[in-house]
Order: sequence, then C-alpha cells, then structure tokens
Amino acid sequence: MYSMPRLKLRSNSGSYSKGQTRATEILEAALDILLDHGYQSLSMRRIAAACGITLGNVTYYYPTKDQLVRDLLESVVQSYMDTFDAIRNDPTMAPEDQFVTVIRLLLEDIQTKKTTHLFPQLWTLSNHDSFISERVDELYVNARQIFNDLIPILNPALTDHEREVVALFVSASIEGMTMFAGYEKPWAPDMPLIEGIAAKSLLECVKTITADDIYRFAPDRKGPVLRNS
Amino acid sequence: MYSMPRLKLRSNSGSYSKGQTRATEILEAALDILLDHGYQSLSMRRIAAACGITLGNVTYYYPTKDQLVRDLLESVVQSYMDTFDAIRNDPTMAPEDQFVTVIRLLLEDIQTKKTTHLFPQLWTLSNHDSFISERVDELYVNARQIFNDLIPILNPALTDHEREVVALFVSASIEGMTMFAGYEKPWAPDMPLIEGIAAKSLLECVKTITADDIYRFAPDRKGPVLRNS
DNA sequence: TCCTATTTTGGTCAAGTGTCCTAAATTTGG
DNA sequence: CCAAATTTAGGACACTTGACCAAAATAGGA
Repeated sequence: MYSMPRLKLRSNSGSYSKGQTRATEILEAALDILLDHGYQSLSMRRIAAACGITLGNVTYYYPTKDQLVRDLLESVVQSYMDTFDAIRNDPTMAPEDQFVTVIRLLLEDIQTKKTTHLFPQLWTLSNHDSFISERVDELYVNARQIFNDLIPILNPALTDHEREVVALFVSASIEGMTMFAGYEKPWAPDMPLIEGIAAKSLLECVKTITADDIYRFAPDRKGPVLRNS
Repeated sequence: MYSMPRLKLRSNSGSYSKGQTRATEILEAALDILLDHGYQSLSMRRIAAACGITLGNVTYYYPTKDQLVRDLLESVVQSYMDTFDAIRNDPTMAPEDQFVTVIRLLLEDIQTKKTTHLFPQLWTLSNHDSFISERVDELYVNARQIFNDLIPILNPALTDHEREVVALFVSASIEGMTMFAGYEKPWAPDMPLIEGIAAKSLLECVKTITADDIYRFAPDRKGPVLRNS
C-alpha cells in the first residue's frame, strides 16, 4: 500500500539543525490547525502557541503569513506528487487491474482526515488566489497522468484530446466523493460499495466510450477536428 | 430551462416595507462579497459599505454575524431546493431522457459563478460548522431525490440501499466537475464533451450495474443482507 | 397632523490580527 | 573555549474585527 507523507518540504530556512527542525515544526503545526480548525483559525500566534514558541520566532522563519502558507502548500503538494510518481513507476499488474487499483487507492485516500479537510480548503482558496490555483492545477495534472497513461491502452481509438477529457472525468468523479464519503462524512460507511460502483462504472466508461458519445452535446462540431486513427 | 433564483428568503425581519427590502439587500450584498472575494473578506463593515449603509444598521437586522450567515445559507439552500422540486414535478420525457437531462442541467449550473464559488465554500465550512453541515446535507438529499426516483425505473433489480448509493455516486460524480470545469476553470471549454461522457457513462452505470459489481470490494459480505427481489 | 414604532446613525469597546524591531540567549565551527 | 552566526524572546505598532449602545431620523397608521 502507498502511504502519503504529511509534508515533503525542501526547506531552505535554517542553517543550524535547530532551525531546520523548527521550520518543519511550524509547517506541521500550521497543517494541523488548518485540518482541525480551518483556514479561519490559522493565525501566526496560534501556530506559535501550537509549537510552544514565540510569535516573533515564527516570523523569523516565515516573515509573512503569505510566505508561510505558500511554503505549506508547496510541501503538501509535493508529498502528493511523490506518491503519484511512485504509483506510476510501479509496473506490476495488467492495465485494467492497474486502473481499478488506482481508483481504489484514491478513494481510500479520500477517507483520510487530511485529504477530506484539506482539499475543499484548496478548492476554495483557488477561487481567489492565483498562486494556490496554479499549484493545485499542477497537482491534478500530475494526478491525472496515470489515467492518461492507462486509457490509451484500454481504448486506443480516442484522440489525445478526447483521452485527456475522459481522464479528467474519471479524476473529477473520484474527487467528487470527498464531500460525501470522506472522513466522518455521512456515506463513509458505504465507501466499499462506492469503490465497487466507481471501479465498474469508470472502467466500463474508458473502455467503451466513443467519439460519438463524447461529441453528442458539442454544439458546433460533430467530431474532433483531427483524428489520429 | 430552469433558472435558479439567487436567494429565496422567508425573512421575518422588518415590519415596515423599508425594513423588508433592507434585510434582503443585506443578504444579497453578503452573497456578492462571498462569491467575489471569499468568506475571508465577508465582514459586517464590508457588507454595510456594499449596501451604502452604516455598520450599526446591519447589526440592527442581523445582531451577530453568525445569524447573518445562517440566514444567508438558508436562503441560498431554499433557492436550490425550489428548483429541484420544480424539475421533479415536471413529467415530460422518458426516464432515460429525464436522467440525461438532469445530468446536463446540473453540469450547466456548475458553470455559473454562483455555484462554482459558493459550493466549495459550503464544503469547507461544513467541515467545522455542524449547522452548515446539516443544511448542506439536506440540500443534497433533495438534489439526489430525482435520481432515486429514476433509478428504480432504469434498474429495478437494485435494493433500496444499493439504489441510494448509486444515486450518491452519480450526484457526487457531477459535483466533482465543479473544481475543474466550473466558472472560469481550466476545463470549462470542454464542458460539452464532459456532458457527453457523463451522460453516457452514468446512464450506462445505473442501467447495467449489479449487486455483484457493487459488493465486489465489500469486505465482510458478498451481498446485501436483504434483497427485495 | 401627530404619535408611536421602526429604522438609521455614529461612536465606543475589547479582542485579535500581521508586521516589525531590538536585545538576549543559544548554537556551531574554528 | 571563543567569537560569530543563528535562534529566540518580548514588546510595540497600526489596523481590522464583531458587538454594543444611546440618540437622532424616518415611516406609517390613527
């Protein structure tokens, strides 16, 4: 099983060893507050208190709150990306089984407090902060990569663009479960059933979907401009 | 086409006509700020400024910010519920066409600024506010009702519980598109293609899914406790 | 018109926020 | 062990926030 580290930070702050650990300690505390009490409650003083240090000490490592949040976000994103890369570079099963396994892995991760509480925050912040928006986009591009690798094997007839939209649909479908079957959500007990439905439905989708299905509601054209068949 | 009114408020505040309009004016302004600048920026003073009135005047109608936010949420939820009810009580098409039409309607609504910016906020607030959590849950129960009505027609073999989980999967899948193909999101231009994929995939899912598929990953039992066949 | 209930103003209050600064304490390499 | 670099403490600053209150202005029915 793949486990997601909480944070993966390439911290440049601190030349003494104490400074290194302190810098990560601050980000860990900030993440805890973010998950447990929301972005509203994330203040420099609260972070300092959680670390048992002084406000001035926090600002020594992260002069502005904006910088702290950005470093935190980058660390979080990096930890997810590392996991995705590990999965993608693991050549084991048949494509269909790989596809189903990844879906189940993502649905399992959704059930963690970290993912259930963090990602809606990121989606919200993305709407009004371009820096966060760009980082989150990068993360999802990386997350979809594995689907973009597998779909051409399962359904060679699709064009590149069609495949990317299908990969987006699969990924977004899974993300949509977060608010309903995530950590302590009403449908969390039914996650095993949801996994079964998602595995069957999404695998069937990528295997049998055709350009006719995809462009059924496209207003201006009945098919793609270019086909690579 | 069904249009979603911005707010549907059963305001009890104000006995004079001026008070009635003022109370709605305040909620409208609050919603605008919430959509345009996020919950962070939603302050009593900013609301007052947007209405061109005094801070004290806002607190006269909504003594606490908490009360204002709750009234706003109830009004927003009510506006969506009214729309869902209208759709459900509209007996027009064949079940399959109804199913596809509802999916497309929801995906269209996702593309509005209101829905794209409001719902991630609600999901976030739900994680740390039980009042908001309960209201949002109510809203989604109402939203899934139409799927729970249609699925038994399209697939009579499912038990009540299986049908409800399938309805959840369909609804959650659609919601998941919000962050990727919503208002001004990267995949918004591909929404027509996503509609085609969703319509084909989700209709196929509800028509062909079996208990064997659903319980494929359920650890303790191979099938439901009770079948209503 | 007048009188009462409602609406609006303008201000104060304490609490909390991010940022900045100086001096003390601590760590580390030579 | 010492000196330089780093880390920490503590405080101050200007600012925003939600809540509160008394008095003035307005609205609407009699």
